[in-house]
Amino acid sequence: MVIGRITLKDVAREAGVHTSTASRALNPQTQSVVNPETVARVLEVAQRLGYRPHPLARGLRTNQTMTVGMVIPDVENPLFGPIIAGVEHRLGTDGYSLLIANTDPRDDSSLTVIDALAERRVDGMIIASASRVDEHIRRLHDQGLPVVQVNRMSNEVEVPAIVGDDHAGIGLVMEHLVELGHRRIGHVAGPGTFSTGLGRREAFLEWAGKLGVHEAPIEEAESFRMMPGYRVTRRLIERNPDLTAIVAANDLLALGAYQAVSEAGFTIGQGISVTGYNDVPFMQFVQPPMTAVRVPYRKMGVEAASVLLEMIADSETVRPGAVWLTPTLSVRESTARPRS
Amino acid sequence: MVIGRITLKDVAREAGVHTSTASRALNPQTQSVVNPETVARVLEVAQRLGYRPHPLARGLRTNQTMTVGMVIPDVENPLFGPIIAGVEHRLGTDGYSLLIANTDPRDDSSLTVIDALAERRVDGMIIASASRVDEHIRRLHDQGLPVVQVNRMSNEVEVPAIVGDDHAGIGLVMEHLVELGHRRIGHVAGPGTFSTGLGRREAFLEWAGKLGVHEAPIEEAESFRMMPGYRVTRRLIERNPDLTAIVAANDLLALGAYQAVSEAGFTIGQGISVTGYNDVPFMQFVQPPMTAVRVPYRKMGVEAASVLLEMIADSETVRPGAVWLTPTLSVRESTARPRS
DNA sequence: CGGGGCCTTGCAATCGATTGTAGTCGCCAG
DNA sequence: CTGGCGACTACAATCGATTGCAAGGCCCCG
Repeated sequence: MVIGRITLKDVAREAGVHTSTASRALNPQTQSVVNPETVARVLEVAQRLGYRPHPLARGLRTNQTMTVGMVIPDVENPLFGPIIAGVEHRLGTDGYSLLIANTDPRDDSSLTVIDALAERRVDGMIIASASRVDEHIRRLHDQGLPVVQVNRMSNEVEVPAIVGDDHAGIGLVMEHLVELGHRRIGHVAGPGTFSTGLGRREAFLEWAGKLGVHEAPIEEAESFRMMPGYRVTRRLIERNPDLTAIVAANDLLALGAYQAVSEAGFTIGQGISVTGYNDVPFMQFVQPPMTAVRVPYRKMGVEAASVLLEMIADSETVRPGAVWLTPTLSVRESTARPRS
Repeated sequence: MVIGRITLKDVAREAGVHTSTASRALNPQTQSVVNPETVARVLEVAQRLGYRPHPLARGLRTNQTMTVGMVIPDVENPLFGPIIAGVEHRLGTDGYSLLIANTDPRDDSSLTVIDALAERRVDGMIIASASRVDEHIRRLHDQGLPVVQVNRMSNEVEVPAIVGDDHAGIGLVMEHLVELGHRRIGHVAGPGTFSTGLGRREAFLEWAGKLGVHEAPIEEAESFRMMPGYRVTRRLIERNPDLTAIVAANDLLALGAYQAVSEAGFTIGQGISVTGYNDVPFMQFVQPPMTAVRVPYRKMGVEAASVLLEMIADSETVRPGAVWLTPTLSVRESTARPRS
């Protein structure tokens, strides 16, 4: 490996003290019990030799890896980039590193992936892949491992979750559409197995009632992808030909809706308005530019990491069950006044 | 932490052997020196108790972390999702985990980020952030750490690199344009400090000569982002009003070009053709759908991980200096016959 | 019947740090 | 002169595995 690595023993010998003394001198916690002059000498030697503590040796003794695991349902989804960036940034300032694991959505690899991370003895875990009922999360929590959920949440109320405020987000969209004059609005829902799918669906219904929307049919897509969005929107339009707007539960579903709406002979924006959710990169460049709810994903990552670090530092403190981050609305050309 | 964790000592006691024997029985390498019956007994006990070796203890002794570090210049760039996915997938099959570090492109944090990873004693490193002259990569290599570059490469020929074949990619675009009838083609180049910027630029010139392109002006953008692409394309069009096509060095530059071309009063595709490079997600939905070179990024990640694992397993074998992955062309509506 | 060699297993050192406990030294009071 | 206290520092155990070496048992052959 790296030749001539400097160990604590080297520092101790060079400074003329025992390794235990050198250790205490180097550790801010225990520095106070060591003679200040000795501390200075050890520090100087450590600096001069370029001493770096061996993380494995330290971790073995202290039972900490200074490592956090993160489980992503699909790294290729641009949604997760900003979350990862936020998490990584926050962790880095506290000296923690981020171990990434990707669950292939095709097979259910989440079990092995989570176990692999747990076996690495990470100090905590951030789960971006929660299902509403998620035994993996419960198991981790039962084992006493600090865990937080991000983006989506399970029913495990004991595990903190940092998520977007779907009720507020759908509210932004619905108020926008109602303000434009829409009263017959359909919802392309995401899978009810995820909190985002279910939450946006419930919010849709609630806002529809509150805002006096006459007609508010819902069709549920089997996944948050484009083709299901296409199929479901077709069905929605066939069954409810008078709809003037479609609220999709995410951007990809909305892109599917774009296609279905076009094929049905409507102009998006003019004939039927369509909205997305998440506002992933490039939604301003699709045709027409998509009106979508924007969720502060980077901030979400930062928050999740912060909460996790708190839990790691002090596992007793009572933590918030959930934090809802307030979204904003990016209004673009896929929404307009309804056709008369 | 987790209560009652099972250690090797527990397994040994339960199986009635010494820990060293248990260790050997559990390790496929050394299993052969242990009595088959003993092996079976130890295996059974380990299985029954749910024994999991402690990675830190093992790593401390064997000087391996079974961990690989990856340095990403910008996690939010959708380009890197597939690369990460590929790397993670390949590493996982060999029991390695992936430590992610993001270099904020704003400050030069690459030094500290790389050092942080190195101090964690990763068994190898994958660098996606190489500059053409990159002292960090050299330093790692000099320290004897297995390193591979991905996507971009530095001038360090000793360090393997898995990159897209830019010469072939630009060739695809140029042949496509020339076939359509274009003879006056401009290039929006990326920064010459990156191998991708320089390589595509040189390839552009070479193919222009080879294919008989009359006019082949180049302007270099300061970064691979949209606004620089916009500014540079404006300049390109002003100085060369007869251009009928623009080859951009990546998709974002091409989107900038879209805007500049529109503002100059041309229709993209009809008036001036524009091509992108990378074909990140959603390029098929921009207006007009973008013709772009598609690079097999997931495969790139898999290859990089494979090469790195080989280097880790056997640091002596001679490795390829560089592997060029063949791109394909996604032909869409941003390219068409030139205006007459 | 004794010794050499093979197969198997145990002993103990080791990786590099942290930390509880014991010991040393100087100084002051009795 | 001695006991005791305070301030430091050294010793050694420990975390959980791996591994070189030695030792034990057994068989076989001379």
